[in-house]
Amino acid sequence: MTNIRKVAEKAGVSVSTVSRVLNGHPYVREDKRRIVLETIKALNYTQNANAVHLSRGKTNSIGVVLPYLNLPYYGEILQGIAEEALKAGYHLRLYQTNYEAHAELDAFEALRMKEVDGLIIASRTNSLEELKGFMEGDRPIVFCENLESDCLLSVYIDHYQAMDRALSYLQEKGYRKIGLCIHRLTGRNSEERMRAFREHPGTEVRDEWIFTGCYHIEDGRRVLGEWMNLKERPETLVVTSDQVAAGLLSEAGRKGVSIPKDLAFLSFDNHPISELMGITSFDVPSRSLGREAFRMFLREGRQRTVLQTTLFERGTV
Amino acid sequence: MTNIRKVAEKAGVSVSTVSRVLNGHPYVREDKRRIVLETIKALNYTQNANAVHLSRGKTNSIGVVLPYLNLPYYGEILQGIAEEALKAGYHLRLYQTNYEAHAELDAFEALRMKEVDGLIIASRTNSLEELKGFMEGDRPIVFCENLESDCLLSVYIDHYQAMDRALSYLQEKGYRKIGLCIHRLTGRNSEERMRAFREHPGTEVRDEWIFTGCYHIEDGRRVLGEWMNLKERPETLVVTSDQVAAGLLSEAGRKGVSIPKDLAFLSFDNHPISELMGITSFDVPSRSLGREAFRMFLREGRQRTVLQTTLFERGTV
DNA sequence: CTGAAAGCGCTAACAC
DNA sequence: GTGTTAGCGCTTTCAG
Repeated sequence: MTNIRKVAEKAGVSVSTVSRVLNGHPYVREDKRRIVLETIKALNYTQNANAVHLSRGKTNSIGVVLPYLNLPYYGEILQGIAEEALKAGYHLRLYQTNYEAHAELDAFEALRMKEVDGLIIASRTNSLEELKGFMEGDRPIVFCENLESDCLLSVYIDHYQAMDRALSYLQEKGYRKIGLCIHRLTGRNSEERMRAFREHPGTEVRDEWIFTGCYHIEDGRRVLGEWMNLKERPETLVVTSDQVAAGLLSEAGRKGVSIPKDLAFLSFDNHPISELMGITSFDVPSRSLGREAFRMFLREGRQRTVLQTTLFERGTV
Repeated sequence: MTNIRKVAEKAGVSVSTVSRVLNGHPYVREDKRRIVLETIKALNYTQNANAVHLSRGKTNSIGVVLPYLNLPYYGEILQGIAEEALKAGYHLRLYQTNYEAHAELDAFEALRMKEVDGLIIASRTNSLEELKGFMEGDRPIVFCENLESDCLLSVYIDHYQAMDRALSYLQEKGYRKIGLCIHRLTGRNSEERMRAFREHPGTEVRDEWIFTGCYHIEDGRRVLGEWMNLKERPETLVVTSDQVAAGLLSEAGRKGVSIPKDLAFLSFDNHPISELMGITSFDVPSRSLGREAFRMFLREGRQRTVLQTTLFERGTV
C-alpha cells in the first residue's frame, strides 16, 4: 500500500508537507508543491478516507433514516437532501428501516460511532424516549416532524393545518360524512393529521371510516373495496397520498363507482400522477423538506422550519 | 472522549481483551468478559467506526451510483440492494450523479480511498475507458449493464431481447411503422435497445420517430404533442418507461387521440401505474436487479447474471 | 486465556 | 515555509 509516508520519502519532503498539499493549505513553496503533486501521480497515490475521518473526527457524510425506498414521497425527500448535500460536499448514507426498531437504532448507533456527522430522520418508529440516549452528542439530528421540544431540530410540513384546510374545503363543497386513508396511526405526522381530523368541527367521523396501512396504489384499490362493503359509507375521503388516491380512482372506474358523485376525495402530495389522473390534491413540498432538512443539519437554518401545503383543485371533489 | 484504553484501564484488563469482547472473539474468560461489558455500559462507551474501518481496511458499506433518486426505477433498484445489504450487515452510500461525469468519478474516487468496499453502478455516463484507472483494485464493482468483458461484474436486464420481443409483438398485431421513446442514446442499456430496434427486420424506422430524454410523466405529454405535429406519424411507439407511457396515455385522452386506434404503444417496467392505467408493459425486474447486484458484490453470484422481462398485455396495443 | 506493542494512514500543534 | 511528532482509536500478531 502506498501511503503518505511513501510519498513524502520519494518526494524528499516531510509528511506534513504532503498533507498540506493534499489539503490545499497555504505556506507550501511552489516547487515543493509541484514535486509532491508529481510524486502522488507517479505513485498513483490516494488518501485513505478512513484515516482522514479518524484523524479529523468527521466523515462528511450524513445518515438518512427512512422506512422505504420505493415510495415517491421518500424519493423526493432523498432527492432534496442529495441536492443540498452535493453542494456542501457531503454524501448520504442510507438507513432503510422498514419501520423496524432495531434497524432504526442502527442509524443512531452509527451516529455515536461517528460513522456519520449527523442524521436526518425522515420518518421513525422508535419513541423519543427510546432514542434519548443517542441524542446527547453534539452531532445534529434533524427530525422531519413537528417536535415540541425547542432543543431538537425539526423541519416539517404543517400537517395539522393541511388536514384542517382539507376538511374545510370538503365542507364548503357540502360534504359532512368524511373518511380517511392514512399511512399509519403512529408517528407524529400521522398523529397531527388525526388530531386535526378529529378536532375539526361539523364533520361526522367514524372509526370504520378510517383506513390505515395506505402506502401504495394497491392499497387504494383495497380501500375502495372496503368502502363498497360498508353498510353506511362516508360521502368523501381524505387520502394522505396520491399513490393511494390513484388506486382508489382507478378501482372506482372498474367498479362503476362515479367520482366524485358517489364518492369524492382529495389527496396529498400533488405528485405528477395526481395531475395526470385529475385528482384534487394538496401539494406537499417533499423535495423542499429534504433540502431544508439538510440545511438545518448544516446549521444554516433555524431550529424549526414549517412548510405549507397548497391545494390544487381538480376533478375528484 | 472515552476510548478503548479507558475501558481497559477501568476494567483492569488490556485493550486486546476489550477488543476481543467487542468483537465476540473466543478465548476470553467469562468473568473478564462480564467486567468488560459492565465497564462499557458504565462508561457509556461506543466504538469509533472510523478507527475500526481504518484498522480493518474495510467499512462494510457499499456505494451505489445512480443518476436520479426520484424515479421509480431507481427506487426499486435501491430497495433491492438495501434488502440484501441489510441481511449482510452492509450499508448503502449514495452517489447521485445527475449524469455529471465528475460526480460519478467521486464515487470511484471514494472506492480507491476505501470509503466503500465496493460499488454498484446502476447507470453511468463516463466511458469504461475513463473509468479504467479506478478498476484496478480488488474491490468489486458491479455494473448494471451488459458488459462484454468477462473480468467485470455485470448484472443486467436483457434489453436487446426485450426490445426484440416488443417489436415482434407489435408486428404480430400488424404494426410496421414503429417509433421509440427512450431515456437517452448513450449508455449500454440504451444502446442495446437501440441496436435491437435498428436490427429488427420488417419495421420501418425513422430518426424523427425516435424521442429521447424521456424519463418522467411530463416527457410523455411532450412526446404526444410532438407526435401530433409530425407530418408522417408512426402507428405505434415503444416506450421505455411506464412513467412516460402514462403521460402519453393521459395526454392522448385530453387531445382526443384514441389509443390504440390512432396510436398504439407498449412500455417497460410494469410498475403499478401501468396496471392502473391499463398500459401494455414488459415487466422489468428492477428490484431483483438490485438484489442480484448486491449478491454479486458479495461474490455469492457469478460474473454475469442476465434477467429477463415478461410481457403483460393490457389495452394500449 | 491474556497482554505488549506494532501497525492502520493521516492531521495538526509545535518547534525551528 | 518545513519537519518532527504526538495523537486519532482500534485490531492483531506474537509471546508467554
